[in-house]
Amino acid sequence: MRLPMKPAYISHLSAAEAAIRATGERLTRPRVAVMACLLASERATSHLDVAGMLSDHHAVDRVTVYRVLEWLVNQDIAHRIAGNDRVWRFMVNLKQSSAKSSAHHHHAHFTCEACGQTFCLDKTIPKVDVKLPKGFRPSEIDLLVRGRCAGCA
Amino acid sequence: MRLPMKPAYISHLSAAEAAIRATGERLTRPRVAVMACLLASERATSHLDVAGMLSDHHAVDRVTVYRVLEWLVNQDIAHRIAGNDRVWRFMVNLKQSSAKSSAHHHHAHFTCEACGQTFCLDKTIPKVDVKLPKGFRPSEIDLLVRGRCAGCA
DNA sequence: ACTTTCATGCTACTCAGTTGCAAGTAGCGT
DNA sequence: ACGCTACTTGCAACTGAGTAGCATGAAAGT
Repeated sequence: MRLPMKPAYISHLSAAEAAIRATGERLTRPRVAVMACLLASERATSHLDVAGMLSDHHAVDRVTVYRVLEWLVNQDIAHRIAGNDRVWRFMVNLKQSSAKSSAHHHHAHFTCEACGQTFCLDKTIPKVDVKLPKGFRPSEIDLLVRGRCAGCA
Repeated sequence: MRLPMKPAYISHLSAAEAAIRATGERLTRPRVAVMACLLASERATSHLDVAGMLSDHHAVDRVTVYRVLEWLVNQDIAHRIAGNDRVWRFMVNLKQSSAKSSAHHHHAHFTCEACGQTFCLDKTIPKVDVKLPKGFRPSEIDLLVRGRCAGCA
């Protein structure tokens, strides 16, 4: 038994492939690989995380990772989170259809000040009611909570 | 009458000075100038905006602007907003004492996708109730709404 | 298999924000 | 008023995320 720490994303490759196919767009190796990485991680993932995860077996160029991540966002497969360190992080959307209900996207995240990890709170915090000034129309609502996660408490 | 577009921040210099004094820390020219800029602007202000505003009469070094802004945040005089363009923006805190009520800071902002301006919604959206998973403790809550502002509707 | 169209990889770039250090200055004690 | 000391400023050089341009490569349709 070798198995020198088989990367976690490997087991998500087929699911990733299915997701890419479902878009009707081109199925390419980097898209599948990056998508698998997102599927494999519970938490928000930066381009650097992705590049690192893929460096061994499915190496993908830095720039391509950026482009694929942006593409995934455009396809409404993933969404982007503006962290506190001015680094974009990404997560696959869960139940994307729910966004339609209120005509705008809505996300809630938690960033731990100690370990730096970002968690998704979309299940925990169902929705936020925003009352905007006259004439303001929302398209997307992000709730970012900063603090200490359970592990770093 | 010359008045070649007298910068708006000029009229806030004395208020700025008072605010800096109130901290008990050193009163310096850059601190007063940067603080006056924040006071003068209704909306979230980037370091570049500040540097631009001050370029004529009270020029302050780029790096010093960064440091003063960070200092203002540490002094709880201002807070930082992570924009969508991965640029920090800053605003003076209004009624800072209110933060004490719930043991964590809380801000709400609106960023216009068309004109790029960021508005403060702290008055409009009083508070958001977050229920976190067990063990998670919040220290700061930011609500970011993206969409179109009244002017760009 | 051939073609077209789009994606990838590479290099080189931009730009926000940071670090290190020498020079300057606010505030204090005398 | 004068000097001390510790904190600030300004400058220059750096880091690191994200982007642009362009030649090559490879999906998908015929």
